[in-house]
Amino acid sequence: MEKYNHEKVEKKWQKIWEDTDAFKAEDDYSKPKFYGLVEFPYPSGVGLHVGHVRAYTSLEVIARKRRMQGYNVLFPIGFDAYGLPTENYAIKTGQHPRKVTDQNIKVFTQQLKSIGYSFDWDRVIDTTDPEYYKWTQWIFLQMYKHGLAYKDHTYVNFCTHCKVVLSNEDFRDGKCDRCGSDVIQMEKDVWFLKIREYAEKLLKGLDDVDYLPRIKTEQKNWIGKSVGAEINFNIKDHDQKLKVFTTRADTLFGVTFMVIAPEHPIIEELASDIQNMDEIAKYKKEAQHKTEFERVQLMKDKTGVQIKGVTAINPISGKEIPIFVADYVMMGYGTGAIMAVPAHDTRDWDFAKKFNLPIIEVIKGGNVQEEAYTDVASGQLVNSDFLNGLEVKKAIPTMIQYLEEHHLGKKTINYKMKNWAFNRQRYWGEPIPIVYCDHCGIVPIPEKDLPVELPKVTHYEPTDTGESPLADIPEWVNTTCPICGRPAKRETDTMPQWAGSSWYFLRYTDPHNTKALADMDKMKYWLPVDWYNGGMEHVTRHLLYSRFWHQFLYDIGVVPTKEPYKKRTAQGLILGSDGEKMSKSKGNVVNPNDIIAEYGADALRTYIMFIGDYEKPAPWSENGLKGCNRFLERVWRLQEIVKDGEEYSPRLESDMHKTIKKVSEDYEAMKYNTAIASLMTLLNHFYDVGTVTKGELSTFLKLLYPVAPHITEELWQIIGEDGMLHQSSWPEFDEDKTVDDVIEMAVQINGKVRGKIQIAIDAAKDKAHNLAFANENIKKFVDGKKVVKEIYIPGKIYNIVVK
RNA sequence: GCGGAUGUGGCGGAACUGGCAGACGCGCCAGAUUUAGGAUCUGGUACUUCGUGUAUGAAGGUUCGAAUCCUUUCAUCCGCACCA
Repeated sequence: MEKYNHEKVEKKWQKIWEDTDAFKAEDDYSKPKFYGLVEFPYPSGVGLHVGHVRAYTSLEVIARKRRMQGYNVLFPIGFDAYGLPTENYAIKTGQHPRKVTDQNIKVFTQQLKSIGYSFDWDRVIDTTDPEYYKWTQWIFLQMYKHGLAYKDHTYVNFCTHCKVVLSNEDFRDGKCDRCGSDVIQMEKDVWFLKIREYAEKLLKGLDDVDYLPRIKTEQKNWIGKSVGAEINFNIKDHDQKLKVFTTRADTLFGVTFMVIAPEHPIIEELASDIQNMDEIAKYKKEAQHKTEFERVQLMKDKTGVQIKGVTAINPISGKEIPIFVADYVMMGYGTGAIMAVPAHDTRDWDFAKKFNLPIIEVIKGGNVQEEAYTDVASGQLVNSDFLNGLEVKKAIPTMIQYLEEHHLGKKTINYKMKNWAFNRQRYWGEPIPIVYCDHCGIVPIPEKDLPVELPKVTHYEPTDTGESPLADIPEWVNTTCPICGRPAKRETDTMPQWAGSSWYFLRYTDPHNTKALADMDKMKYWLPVDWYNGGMEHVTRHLLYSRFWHQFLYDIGVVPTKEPYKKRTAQGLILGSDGEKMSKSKGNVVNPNDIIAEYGADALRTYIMFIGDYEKPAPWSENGLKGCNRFLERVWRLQEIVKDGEEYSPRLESDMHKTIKKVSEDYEAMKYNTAIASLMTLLNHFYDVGTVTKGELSTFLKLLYPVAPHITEELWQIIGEDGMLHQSSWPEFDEDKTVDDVIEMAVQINGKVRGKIQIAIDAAKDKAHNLAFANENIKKFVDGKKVVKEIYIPGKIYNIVVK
């Protein structure tokens, strides 16, 4: 027997799989289908990460198993290739992003193939391919036609370093998520998608899908639904009303002032009556310069300015109350104005204390002069006229009903989720298919003229003005209006990175279609995605965005299912061997290439699956990897002890059935670590016995195949089995044979194990009693004591209680 | 602050519905083999004052029996965050 040569064997089988189109998904509608999806990588310059390996190997195992179970399997891969790192690299090195992207895709493809993934390489997608982004633009146009895409003049977050407008998702703590620089507020006209209109559908759809509970929870929190009321406050001596959103309509009698966001438009509307406009303008300017970070960090120190000359009227008590401008109220949530109830809201309380405003208790139970009393669950209303004596839960609907009857307000639902800022001021993205005509206004590009291709240019550095580099290319910007033919200008913003990934799973079902984003019959067969696996970091943005697009496409009849993904799971992070997140600066990054070169793809795959609980982060360990390599070499040597015989030998029969059951179930539950552990145990048993029948070995190879396909395929051939493993069938087990007739049962005295007995699994109690009391050690413990009680659970335990 | 988790040997982690805690792997120890190193093989490995002892972050409780259920508490991680 030759020593196992992983390099030779792995290359051999990778070539055979490729030459025979072994993993091609066929549009054979007569077969049951399985569509397994993994998040396609961003082809960065650093190449594949071991994190990718963990994310992909999990569904790879399922996909290989499904083929053996007779499914027609679609297991595709592609590249989400638009993005800043490529563009920045291109700027730095002077190479065109197209060239950089192509190089990176090549490297990624080679790496993915060297791991032996069973992707269908005929269906590869590249989001930067005009044939692909043509349909990304097409979907945008459908959204525009249905009123879901709109342009709005807002304050945006501009990163001075990346020279790019950031979405709310791309910056944290007031810093740019990519470069860490400070972010400033800037006024700009940008495109938005009305994802908020789908908030309710996105929430409801969660009831019908099988996502990990924490994923559903994160999505719910992100959407942030809250039920409350909109209440109108009159401005004294004016026609204007100040609208507020509150979840606590019951506290209306406790409102002693109002606060509006610095950006609130009513300031401009009432400017002529505001006596301290200078002061307010100054405050507004300061607030704009504050980063979100400062606004949050300084939360304890409330700032604000009273609007002098204008007051509001509490609609229910008729009292005149002051209005303040303060940056603790955000224009982006609710109506940008609040009714302040200092007695029962901590922020309002802080503000009231600082500005010496009255605090009126309306819910009994606390000392509101000392601190805000915010316990909603209990408490009765006081100082509240017709609400007095009611409990909070009752008082809220009562008040809302009153408000509705008197046209002072109405029940409203509010969402935290903001509309999707759908724009980037960069070169390397999908052009937004819109032109601006002085005569016709905003004009969508006709569908027949798609794609609007990115112009091939030599410079793509962003500008200082917040405009896209495309704005500097007059021959591209200047065009004619599709409606009237007069001169017009193109939209120069591009789409955000999330665009291309919002529908890629549809394209995999029919990647070369030139007439539609995908053929309806093909989508009807393949959709929905049966199982989607990816990172936790994508479960809010990407997963919500793509569900939004899919739900919209369903509503306009373009796709056949309401939801895109039936099931969604997520893997934990692979940490460096120091337990820290892998990063270049820490020098703890593991490169899959090195591992494959030294130990082979099968060892890498096996170890990554064995490393620990799939959903939890796990530190990399070179020794752990070696252990898995040792396991595979022990598997290789099984060929030395194999003997003829298709049957399972009596000594191993029950082990075989147990292992088939365990491995089958554990793979499905993503408990890869325990599945592999049970295969290791079975392997140990083979060596304990000293021989293994061909039947036993081929079952073992089938079970291990999804994790370590190369070595098992080679052994399969060596022992003379027919065909390749993916053409074989997944082993069956006999439930009866997974249960032993006679087991070793623990006998306890007062709950502590004091002896063991050999007993039939269904033995009667008196039989168990006799065996237990015949045990020497048990006798010793019972001797001289009084037996109070005996508990016998057949197949589990015999417990004797003594005194 | 709100929401979600997680806490088990030297390490990664097992443990069905409450029923022998520590599967499997790593590491470590001893032995075999080897010129040596490495590799491989065999055996051992929670702690222990060796007790009828202790032990699943800590403290209580329910139970014949608790890692698992309940109460309190501590720690760590993740997500959201002045959300009205």
